[in-house]
Amino acid sequence: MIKLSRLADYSIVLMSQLASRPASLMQGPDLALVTGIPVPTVSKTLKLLSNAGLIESQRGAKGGYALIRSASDIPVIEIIVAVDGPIALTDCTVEEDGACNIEALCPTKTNWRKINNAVVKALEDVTLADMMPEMVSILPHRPFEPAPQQSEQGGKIG
Amino acid sequence: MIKLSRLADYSIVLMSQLASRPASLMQGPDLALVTGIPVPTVSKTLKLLSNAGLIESQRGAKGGYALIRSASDIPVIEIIVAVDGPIALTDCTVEEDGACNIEALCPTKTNWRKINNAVVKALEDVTLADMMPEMVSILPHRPFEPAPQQSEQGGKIG
DNA sequence: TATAATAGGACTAATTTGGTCCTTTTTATC
DNA sequence: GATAAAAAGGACCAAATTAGTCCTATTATA
Repeated sequence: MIKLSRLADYSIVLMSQLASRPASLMQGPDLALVTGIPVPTVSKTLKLLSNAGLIESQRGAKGGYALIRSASDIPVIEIIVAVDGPIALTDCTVEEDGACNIEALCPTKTNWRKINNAVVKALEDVTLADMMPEMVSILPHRPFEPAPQQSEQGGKIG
Repeated sequence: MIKLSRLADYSIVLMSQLASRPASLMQGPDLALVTGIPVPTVSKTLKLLSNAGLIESQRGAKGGYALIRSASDIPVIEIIVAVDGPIALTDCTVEEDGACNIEALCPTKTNWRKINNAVVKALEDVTLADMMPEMVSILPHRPFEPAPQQSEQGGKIG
């Protein structure tokens, strides 16, 4: 089964959370609490997103993370690439020469690029905003209140 | 990195080989020789393709495998699904309820389907024939001569 | 009847991926 | 200035997936 890594999956959820409270810093531990994703994994994922320039981070007490662009300006592909690396359905797509040991016999090499590009295109055409229409209507855009209120969306996770 | 399984990759190569000699039975060991893929792995892959109805198999001495449809009638997605199972970028796409433990908080669920469908579409639009244009020109369509001629495409593999 | 091929399934090894932990750096607050 | 709280970075371990191997059964040809 061709599938996304779990981290990429998480990253969409986390970005959605950030998008639901634009212009507010959200902290790693709080995001973990809201999403049900383990804290260290949240941290790891946010690091990747931050390094890719998709979110800004502020260190120190009262630090946290926030989206840089608005959700409608972030194609899903950027999030996936940030976390999983480039879309490369096969090694052929990514390597130049020699890496594929049946290369000489493989007529398929250049043609994987067609498929790869098609998949990339599909992922470029969907934005983070497209991924969260229900959320927009469900969550009132009240500003995030940082500290101890933790279960505003109600209920246990897991 | 989002990628296809190696078996799916192999299956395209194997199908291409079969397509290059339409209406001839090719045997597992010969295909292994030509492609450089280990014999048992070739066997495993062909079994999957056969079960999916993409190729026909004939048992016994002088048995082998052959394409049922012509290459231009076989969308790449069918090959991939036969070997890797359904395209399901995330678990959300495939499971109905309960499996996702953050389901209640996950607004993304239904929207993964959009992306999934887009990827499926991309894979439906490419046929096996599209994957092998060079091969068509490189290989003269001489009928396959079964037994001991093994290196007609010349050279070691691996 | 013997041989050569595919079918099926169980098992093992290797790779990848997710998750954890520890240390360092930064910043706000007391 | 000291302390606490948060992110950054990197090393390491565990678990899950996947590829690959092997053995036995079935089928068909000569």
